[in-house]
Amino acid sequence: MFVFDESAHTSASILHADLDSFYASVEQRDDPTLRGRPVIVGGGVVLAASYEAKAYGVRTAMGGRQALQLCPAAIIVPPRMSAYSRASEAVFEVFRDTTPVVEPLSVDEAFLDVSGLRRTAGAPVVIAARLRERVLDEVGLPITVGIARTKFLAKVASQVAKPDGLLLVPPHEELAFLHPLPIRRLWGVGAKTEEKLRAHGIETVAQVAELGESTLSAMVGGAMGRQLYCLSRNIDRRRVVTGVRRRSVGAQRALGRRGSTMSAAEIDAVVLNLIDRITRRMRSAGRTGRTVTLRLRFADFGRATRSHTLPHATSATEPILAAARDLVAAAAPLTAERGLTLVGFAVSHIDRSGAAQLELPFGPHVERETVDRAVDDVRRRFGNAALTRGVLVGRDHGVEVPVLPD
DNA sequence: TCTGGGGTCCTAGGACCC
DNA sequence: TCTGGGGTCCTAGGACCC
Repeated sequence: MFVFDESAHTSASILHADLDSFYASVEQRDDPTLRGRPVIVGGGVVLAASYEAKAYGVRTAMGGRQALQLCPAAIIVPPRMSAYSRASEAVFEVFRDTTPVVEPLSVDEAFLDVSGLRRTAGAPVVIAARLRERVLDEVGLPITVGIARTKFLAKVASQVAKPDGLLLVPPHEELAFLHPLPIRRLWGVGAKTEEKLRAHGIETVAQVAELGESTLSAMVGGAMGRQLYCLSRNIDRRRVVTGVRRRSVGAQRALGRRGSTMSAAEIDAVVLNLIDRITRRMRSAGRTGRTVTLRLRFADFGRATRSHTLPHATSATEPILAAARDLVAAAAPLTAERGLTLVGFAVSHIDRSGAAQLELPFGPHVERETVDRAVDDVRRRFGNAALTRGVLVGRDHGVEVPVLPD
């Protein structure tokens, strides 16, 4: 018997949902006097601009002074991060109520796979239209949705459809949609890569698609060359995946000019605060990490990183703070010479061998059952292949235990 | 016009091991 | 004893994204 399976491979059933000017929209939602007016969220730097402000040329990451020159009537609003987090959670509830296959990309965008819902919920374009209505009705925010057969095209579609839009790229129109686009639309092409390609006279996706993989790799590097080769030829087999784990947790603080004049004790207070924030977030998320990375920015706008890898993954404040202080001390000559303007840390979760640790509230006596539960949990998350050894982490020490493979 | 706070992934060299 | 190839891990830097 022949069964026709209209799956995600052949139909446009990947949605890319992207909230419009997210922070600014939340401010306009919560304060009616801001609606219809140019709103800038941020202070020294533009974190988000409403479409009324964008019409004047205001862009994210622009300096506040420049933004006001472009749009003197703009209303500057300080950011309210917790309000944005709550709004994000509410939107993602609507996403997950639409389909279980949701892949978050950031606080304000996600991929949704609706290929399995045609019979129960209708065609993707119907589902997308209803999703937009629900986000507006239930959360009060405008959202744009792109629909296509692949992730990349769905994302480009939502960018093209912004603001407050809906755009479907039918499978038979993919190349006609893709090829006239400027190279900057290709995923991973920023200012530097754009410049390299332009130096060869390449400005559109169609022109990229005329080149071979080795030619592209010679221009922009191996991995980027492969990626451009595939995307420009409309090859994108990535699926929408759920349960993607964050790979690092970080925090940073800009110090401005006064960073250069701060004493070691003042810098240490910043370090302590950053590590406390990071480790709290790690513990509340149940994550551990092994590599502590110090990020520095200097008065000359140069950057540097220094990192240290601990013998065992942990989320405890003490070992991570100790590593952070060592890194800062080792970098002291550098900061003294170049003038410190930003300090930050990141702790990455999973080491490169793919080993995974699960931290549990072990008491002084560890029950076999507890260990088995941890082993099961790690297997569920990472698969059997990842599991070669176990690590029991105490308050400030770790003991390795062999884990028998199945 | 000089700047925020989060992240991801890739590259490359050196150390080390088999 | 000499030599080579292959692999992993750590570190540092760079590009990019929202």
